[in-house]
Amino acid sequence: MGEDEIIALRKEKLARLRAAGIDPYPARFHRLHTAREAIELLESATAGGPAVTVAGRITALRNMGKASFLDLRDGSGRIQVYLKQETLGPQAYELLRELDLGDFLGVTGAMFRTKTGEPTVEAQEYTVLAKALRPPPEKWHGLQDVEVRYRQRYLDLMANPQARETFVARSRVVAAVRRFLDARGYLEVETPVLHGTPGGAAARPFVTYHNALDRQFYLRIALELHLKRLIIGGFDRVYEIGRIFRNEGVSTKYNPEFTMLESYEAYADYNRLMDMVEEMVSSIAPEVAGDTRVPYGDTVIDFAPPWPRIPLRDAILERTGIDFEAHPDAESLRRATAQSGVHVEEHWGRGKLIDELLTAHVEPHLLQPAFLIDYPIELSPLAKRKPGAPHLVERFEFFICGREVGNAYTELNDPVDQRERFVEQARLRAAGDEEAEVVDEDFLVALEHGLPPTAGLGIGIDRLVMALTGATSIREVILFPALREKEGP
RNA sequence: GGGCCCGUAGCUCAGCGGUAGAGCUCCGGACUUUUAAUCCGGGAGUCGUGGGUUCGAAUCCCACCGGGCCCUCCA
Repeated sequence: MGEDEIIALRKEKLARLRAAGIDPYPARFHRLHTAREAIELLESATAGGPAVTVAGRITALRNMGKASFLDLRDGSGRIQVYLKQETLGPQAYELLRELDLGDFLGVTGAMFRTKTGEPTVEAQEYTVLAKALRPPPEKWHGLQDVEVRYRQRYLDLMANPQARETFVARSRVVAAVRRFLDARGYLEVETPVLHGTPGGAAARPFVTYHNALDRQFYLRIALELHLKRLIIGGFDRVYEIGRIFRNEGVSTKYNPEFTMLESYEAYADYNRLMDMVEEMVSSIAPEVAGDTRVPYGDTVIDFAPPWPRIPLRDAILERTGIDFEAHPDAESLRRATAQSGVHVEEHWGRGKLIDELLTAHVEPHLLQPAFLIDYPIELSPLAKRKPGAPHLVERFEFFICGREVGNAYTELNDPVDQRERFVEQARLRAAGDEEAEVVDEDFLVALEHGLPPTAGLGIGIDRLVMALTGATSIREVILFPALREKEGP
């Protein structure tokens, strides 16, 4: 039977329900118990079966002649319902024939245990809550087709418990991050998504247009520059959990829109933020995964502190034998980088080359949580120079499962230095680097009003959730990941 | 952008030059404690799309569409 025929059959059932005087899409139903609550009531009952009213989607239907069983699923779980002709009467019992897998049903009755011990509602009456016209995915194998899983995520959530658990875990991570920061006196804020000047990260922005103002806007590529303005304004600790947009490729590690946590703390430096990241992530892991040790592939990730803090220079030296300090000019570093097997391009500067060495040779090996610290200044136009080593900045990135999860630094608060760094970025941009920072005069004015010593942190929430749930693709932790538009009907 | 792989019934998959297949779902029948219910019977397809090769194409070739993985790029 083809899909069209199945839909036609279900529409006929819908018509028969209506003909029997039943509204298949009633406006409301007074559910009194979730599936879980109904089962708990039975478990705590001392005598007799407690009366319950539950509701949910029919996920299994076992007809046995004059009696039937069906399974209802709601947000709390699954519960079995037992329906007898003797109790419901011939007419209501006969109308069960018009029900299908996928329909929503409300049931009132008394809880009891079947002879196999399963908690079950013996229906006194039932109410059709919504008739489904399309069949759900097959019950046993679930839904495997990843394209359908992403394009029609509701079917994935219906069919695959693992998918439900992942997104519950994601919600718990975000809630735990909020609790953690709120408890430390951080203020949660919201800053604009539409930016006149894109900045705060090395990335290409999406461009959009505001009709009434007759001007171009960019979707934000970072939260950074607005949050620093708030520190200037006198909020000592702020954070934002917000959507970021970057106009770049799609893969298992990248989605064009993703969720970033950025936090800024006055009178702190990057050392303090490393302590905070360790504490935050290692306290979230048990809440989400039940332990600080989480399985990942055929290994186990251990989030318990302390995490190693490795100077970037040492990490690259160890993996490649290249000491970037020994290559003060781009030309000689480029040759060394190319010899290590990394593809290089002529116009790349020192910063880009070091970043490539990191990505190619170091990052894949950082399975266990680790900090890389002290980055070259060329890579970090918004970070403060390291005292005694002005070619480095006080910056760290942290890595889990071979992926960068977060980035932080002691913030550059010298407005003169910041202007010079912007000018250097503008030079790179003029030379063809589309991801170099744009000079943001409005931000420079803010900085000239005085930014206290401040440390700032960015964490990719999606990748943190991946690490905590063992997901190997970012699409497994984003409900509706970006896909090509499907042509045709 | 490059390479490899995939697309067959609503779902999960087999078939890989010779009449389109299985399980689940679906439809009809039996069944008052089933739970991947069981038993009997019956349906179900533009084999991603369009070209080509061939007596004959789901199968071989080409292009296109969509997806996956790996490179490239990118936090």
